[in-house]
Amino acid sequence: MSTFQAPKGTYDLIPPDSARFLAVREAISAPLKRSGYGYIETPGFENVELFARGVGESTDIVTKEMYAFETKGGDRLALRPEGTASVLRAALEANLHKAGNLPVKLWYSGSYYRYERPQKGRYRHFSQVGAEAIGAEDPALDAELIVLADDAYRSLGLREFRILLNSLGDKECRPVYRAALQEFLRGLDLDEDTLRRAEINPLRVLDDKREAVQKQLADAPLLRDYLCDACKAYHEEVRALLTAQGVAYEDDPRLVRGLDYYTRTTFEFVHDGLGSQSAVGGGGRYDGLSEMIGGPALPSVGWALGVDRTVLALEAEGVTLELPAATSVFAVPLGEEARRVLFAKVTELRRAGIAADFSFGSKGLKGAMKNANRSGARFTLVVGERDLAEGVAQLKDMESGEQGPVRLDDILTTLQERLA
RNA sequence: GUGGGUAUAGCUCAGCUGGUAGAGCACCUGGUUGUGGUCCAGGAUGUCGCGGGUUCGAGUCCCGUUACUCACCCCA
Repeated sequence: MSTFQAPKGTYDLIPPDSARFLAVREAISAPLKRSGYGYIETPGFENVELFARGVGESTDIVTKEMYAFETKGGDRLALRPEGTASVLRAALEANLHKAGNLPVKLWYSGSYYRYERPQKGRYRHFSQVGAEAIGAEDPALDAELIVLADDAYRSLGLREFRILLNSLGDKECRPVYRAALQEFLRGLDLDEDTLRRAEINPLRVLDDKREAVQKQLADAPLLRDYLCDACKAYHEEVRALLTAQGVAYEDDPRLVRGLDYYTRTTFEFVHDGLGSQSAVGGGGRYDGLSEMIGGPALPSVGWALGVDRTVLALEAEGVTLELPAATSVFAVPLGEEARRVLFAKVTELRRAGIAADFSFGSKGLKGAMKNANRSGARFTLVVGERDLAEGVAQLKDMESGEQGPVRLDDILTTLQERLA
């Protein structure tokens, strides 16, 4: 314990749990890497206006949850609360959309920040892996992203998640629905906050989890009854493509997401073992976002999956990832001369690609063997004066307990064989 | 921003109507002067979150405070 601790709503990722976190990141990005998505990294902070205009002036993310600050130079910046706006901004800035190979497909992995009251699965600093496909309007693209996320979760062994799917319509049909919903909401008995939301962004009221509110919404008009022919056809095609790939989803006509930029396809991955923060990932189409931040018309679609929440979901399902032992061979020297010889051997093994560690510090053989055991190493190399005199090391199999001499010059090849 | 719960050993927690601080796991030492994991024997470990109050006496009761946590809200 020092005088300090991690700030509210944050936590340190430390061994051995950190290995699982890395593995989850890797598993989520693997399907993207083999599907034409290129890696992109953007700054941890951006001009605050980018998020205000992109994510939406009326969203909670922008009004309450953003870490906004002013620099000494007078720039108004904010720690990024999500990834899509930054990625699109970077793509436009680099003119990736003018290279003639739309859609531009990008993936990213990083930290995001929201000033919220922490609770299970909700942290002020959290990690997401995301994917964006910019500049194409094609139901197959929407389907591709959902399939890739589904593949990512399944490759981790996750089974009990659900995919919720909806269409939010476009600039043709959504305004008509919005007006109809607003009319309906005005007739309800709602609290002040919710009434205000009904005026600014009525669709989000549908998402309210409070039972008293949901009860009143039973007869609310549904967007799917208002979709224009183009949106309806597009959505049907996305659904058909998903079904054809064997991806199970649930139609959720009430699914609305908290970011204002979504149009048409929206989806959310939910896991029921997480408690209150059940969304492990989500995304959708954002055909108008580029123009909202001053770019050309670039219909796009993307998602972000929460790494922290995916780890929690794995825990909830009792899934244990098969992680390779960090160390394969542990070297234990007895005496100074053996120390120099073995240290050289460890270096040789490492350079040959074998994960090897060494008994540092001055501890007895017993203590060193204990360290060897805890390292998870399959083999231990012990060298003392007697062995040096004969030019050998004692190679011990930590599982069987069997031990025998191996000539120092043959150690690398012997281990390469036995670890294969 | 709103409401509830918790705070005791490195970890998970027990400690009743106030009366000398406990367990399991982990750790350390020895049984093994060159061998871990298993087994046996032994050992160390606490501002009982912090501040005040009541009391002969407070881990226990009261007030305050901080931290953590869960839920609402929101979202990954």
